[in-house]
Amino acid sequence: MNDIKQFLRSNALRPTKQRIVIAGYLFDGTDKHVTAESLSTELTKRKHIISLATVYNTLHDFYENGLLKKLTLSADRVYFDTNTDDHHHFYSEKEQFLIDINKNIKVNGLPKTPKNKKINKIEVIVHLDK
Amino acid sequence: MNDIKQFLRSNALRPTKQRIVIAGYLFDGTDKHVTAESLSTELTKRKHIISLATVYNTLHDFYENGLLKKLTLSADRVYFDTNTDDHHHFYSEKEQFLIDINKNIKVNGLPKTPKNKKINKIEVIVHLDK
DNA sequence: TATCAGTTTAGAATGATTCTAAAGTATTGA
DNA sequence: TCAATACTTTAGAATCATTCTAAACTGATA
Ligand SMILES: [Mn+2]
Ligand SMILES: [Mn+2]
Ligand SMILES: [Zn+2]
Ligand SMILES: [Zn+2]
Repeated sequence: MNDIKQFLRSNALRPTKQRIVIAGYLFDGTDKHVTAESLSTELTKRKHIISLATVYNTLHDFYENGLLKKLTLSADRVYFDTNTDDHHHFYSEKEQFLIDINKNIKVNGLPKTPKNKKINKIEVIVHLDK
Repeated sequence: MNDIKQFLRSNALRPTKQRIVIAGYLFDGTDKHVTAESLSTELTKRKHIISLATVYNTLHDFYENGLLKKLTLSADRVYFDTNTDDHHHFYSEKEQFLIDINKNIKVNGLPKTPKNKKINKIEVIVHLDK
C-alpha cells in the first residue's frame, strides 16, 4: 500500500485513492488483460466504487506512463496489458480468450522496410479456434 | 460489367446497381484496403450516390462471402482488404499507412497451442514509425 | 492550513457501426 | 410477360465504447 504509493509517485502519478485501488489490483504480480469495462466490473465486485470515467482516465494515465500496453485485437474494445515486456498473444475473439506468448519468437522472411520508415514493433497474433 | 454481374451471382449475391458499382471499384485488379468511410468518400468522388448503410451492408455481404478480409488494426475503424490471400501488413496508425506483405513469412519459436484449441490464422503486423 | 495544480465525476457529446421499417428492385414460375 | 415473393436499399434512429466538459474535490507544497 505504501509500496503502491511510492510506485505511483515514482511514475509521476499522484497516489489518489482511486489510483491506489486500481494499481493494487492491476499490479498484484499476475499478468492481466483488462478492458475499461472488465476492470470496472472487477472493482465493483470488490466494493470499490470508482466512476467509469476515472477507470478510463486511470488506464490512460498508466498507459501513458508505460505501466500498461494497449492491445487492439477487436474493433469494439481496447485491451490493456499489465505485461509490458515485448511479447505476443494467442487470441480467440469468439471466446474472449487471450494469453501471453512470452517465449522468444522469430519472424523470418520480412521484406525490406518501406523507404523512410522504421520498424517500431512486430506484433504476432495467433488466432485460435475451438 | 457483365463479368461483375456474373461474379456477384456466382457468389450468391444479387447484382444490384450498388453492388455492381462497389464491386467494380473494389475488384478492379489492384489490392485495396478500405473502411466504410473511405469507400463512401471514394464513391462520392466518382458521383455514385450510395447510402452509407448500403456501403456497410455491402462490405459485410462481401466479407461474409469471402470476397474481403477484415482487419482490426485500430480500435476505431474496421479495414476491409481485397487481398484475400494469406498475408501480413506493414502498418502505421499515425500515418494511416498500410501495405501488404505478400512474401512468405515464417514465425518460429511459438509455444505449443493451448489445449483443445487450434490455430486458425497467424497474423503479423509490423508497426512502423517515420 | 491556505493555495493551487492535479484528479474525480456525472452527464453530455461523439462517432463508428448497427438496427428498423418502409419503399424499391431482382428473380422466378406460371 | 408479369405478379408474387424474397431480397435490397435507405433515412434516420439507436447503440455503445469512448471522450469531453465543467464543476466539485483532494493531494502536494510551503
Ligand atoms: Mn467502436
Ligand atoms: Mn468508437
Ligand atoms: Zn499480454
Ligand atoms: Zn492486405
